[in-house]
This record gives sequence, structure tokens and C-alpha cells, in this order.
Amino acid sequence: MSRNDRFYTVRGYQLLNQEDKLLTSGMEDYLEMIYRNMEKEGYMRINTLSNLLNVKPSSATKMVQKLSALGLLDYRKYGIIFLTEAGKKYGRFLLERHNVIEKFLVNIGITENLLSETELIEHSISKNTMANIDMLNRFFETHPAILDEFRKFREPGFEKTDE
Amino acid sequence: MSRNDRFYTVRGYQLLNQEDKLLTSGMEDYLEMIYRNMEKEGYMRINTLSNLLNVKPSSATKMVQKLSALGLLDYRKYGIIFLTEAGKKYGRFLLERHNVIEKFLVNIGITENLLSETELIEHSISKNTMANIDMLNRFFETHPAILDEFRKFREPGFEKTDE
DNA sequence: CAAAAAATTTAGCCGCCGCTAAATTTATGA
DNA sequence: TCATAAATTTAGCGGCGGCTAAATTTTTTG
Repeated sequence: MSRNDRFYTVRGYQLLNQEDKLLTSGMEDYLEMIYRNMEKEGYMRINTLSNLLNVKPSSATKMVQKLSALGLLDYRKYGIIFLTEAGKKYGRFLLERHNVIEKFLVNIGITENLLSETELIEHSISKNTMANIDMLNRFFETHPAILDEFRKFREPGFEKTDE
Repeated sequence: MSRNDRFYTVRGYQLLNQEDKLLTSGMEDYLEMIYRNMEKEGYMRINTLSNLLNVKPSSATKMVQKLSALGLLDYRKYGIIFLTEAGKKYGRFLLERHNVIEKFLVNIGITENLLSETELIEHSISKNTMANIDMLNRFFETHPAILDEFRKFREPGFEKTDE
């Protein structure tokens, strides 16, 4: 039985993958949000970040220090937060991943709690799975008749109303 | 802006939902595994459980005590672990959810690390999302030509080789 | 330009879920 | 049966990512 077909707990997988996985889920949340704000305003502040993520400023400070130590943020105490090149690259990836998951959920008919569903799922998706879900999205996009057929299948009676 | 379209961190969602979500991801891992063994052997022991989940026995004890306090296990110190009715019901649900996610991943073409991918994703899926993914699985099952078309779309050139 | 306000950081606590080491209970076999 | 082995539990630690309270720095304003 190889490492691959043995069971682990969520925590167990975390511990196993902490060599190759750079960021924890929490750090990813912060980096993704900083990236969003970079696109909008060009920079980020601790207070803005803590408001956007619904955490206390002290929590934001702690995470920003970690991301900074990892070379993803350009930042000094009491200062303005910018992304380094590495941070931008990672942030862009996180936002893309988010959008792939969200689009998939919309495709299969999720409307309630779309944001929170996406936010929770995105951290547990590998690049490979993300790529394959993206292919499924593209498949539906280029084959709208099939997506339509699925929707009829899913909810007979509501043929056209949703979407 | 309602609670629904605000961002939170993973930890934030955890804290928000701890009223309605009975179990943590970790507890779910243990309960699911106990359920698997119930089906196979009818009972569970701490050592077996810790081996199956690749944790130390002391960790298994701690979680079993928690699940027991929640009324999901029938268990006394140094004794054999059984599921209560509530535990069986929850365990059955967990196994079903696992299988729905796994089938979906297989459908979209995941072969590498299938188990770990499933194990990580399953905890972040709501009942609603699970139901919709299940519908997608059923859709592919009843429309094999469409699944086939997706596979060609996904991997042009490997038309028939996989599955 | 000094005092007050606002923003940020630090220190220290908590629950989760791993771990190790040591204690305890249960099972085995000479 | 009784000593040893095996299984299980307890105690206590560590990192994560929240929190509060208090300290510090920066900004605003009279």
C-alpha cells in the first residue's frame, strides 16, 4: 500500500504536504484578498484588509507578517502593503482558482451561499483538479446545448427559468 | 451587504458555522473511518483506527472521546467502539458524500491522488452542492455519449484509451 | 505644534488536532 | 496465577489562526 492509497485526516494531509504547499488556507485567504485590492486600488492597508476579511486588525497584522516573511508582500511596520512579483503571481493564481470553482458551482446550479461555498472549496483543490474543472467549464461553454440538457435533467419543470 | 456576500477566512467560516455544523473536519474523518470498519467488522478498536488513519493511538483516543461525548459512539474506556444510531446515520452520510465526490473526480478525469483529493474536498461541500454534484454524476451516467464527448474534448488524441 | 484620535502592533490567551512520554488497564503465556 | 507484553489513556507541548487588552506609532486637528 503506497502513501497514495492510505487514509489520513485533514490535519494529516496538511502535515504531509507542508513541504511543497507554500501557504496555509488562511494565508491564501489573505493573499487572495490583498490581490483583489491591488487590482482595485493598487495597495492595501491593515484596517481595510481586516474589514474585508471580517477579522480583527491584530489578526491581519499577524498574517501579513507571515506573508511578508515569505517574500510575498512588500511591507514594513505601520506601512502600506504591496505585493512583490512573487506575491502577484501567487495572488493571480488564487483568484483564477477561485473563479474556476465559482463558475463550476454556477454551472451545476448553485445559487445559495455561492461565495462561501467557493471560498471553502478552493483551498482543497489541486492544480490538476482545478485544470480538469476548468476543462469542464469550457466544455459547457462551448456546448451550451449540453449544459441546457443538464439543467433540464437536474430540475425538470423549471426548464428555462434559471440562468 | 448581507452575511452571504461578505468574505471570511476559512477559520472565519468555521467559527460562523459551528452552531449548525456538528463536527469538525477532523471528527468527520474519524467517524467516516469508524463507519467503514463497522460495515466490515462490526466494531472498531483504538489501535485499528489509529493505524487506518495514520495517527498515534493517543490522538485517536482523544477524538473518540469527543465523538462519544456527542452521542455518536457507544464506547467506554479501554473498550470496543461501536456506533450509536445517530453515529451510523452520520457515518452513512459521510461515506455517501465521499463517494459522490470521488465519482465526480473520476468523471472529470482525475486519476492521481484520487483518495487524498477526495478526502480534502469532501469536508468543504455543503449538502446542496453535494446534491448537485450527484446530479451531474447521474447525468453523465445516463448520458454516456456526453461523458465520452467531454473526455475527447479534454484530451484530444487519447480518444478511447482511458476507461 | 501639541493633544487627541486613529491605526497598527505586541503580548498573551484559547480551541483544534497532531505529537511524545509516562501512567494505567487489559490480555497473554509460562 | 502472576509476570510480562500489548493496548489504551493521561498529561503536557507546539503551531495555526482567531480573540482581547494594552502599548506604540502615525495622522489629524484645534
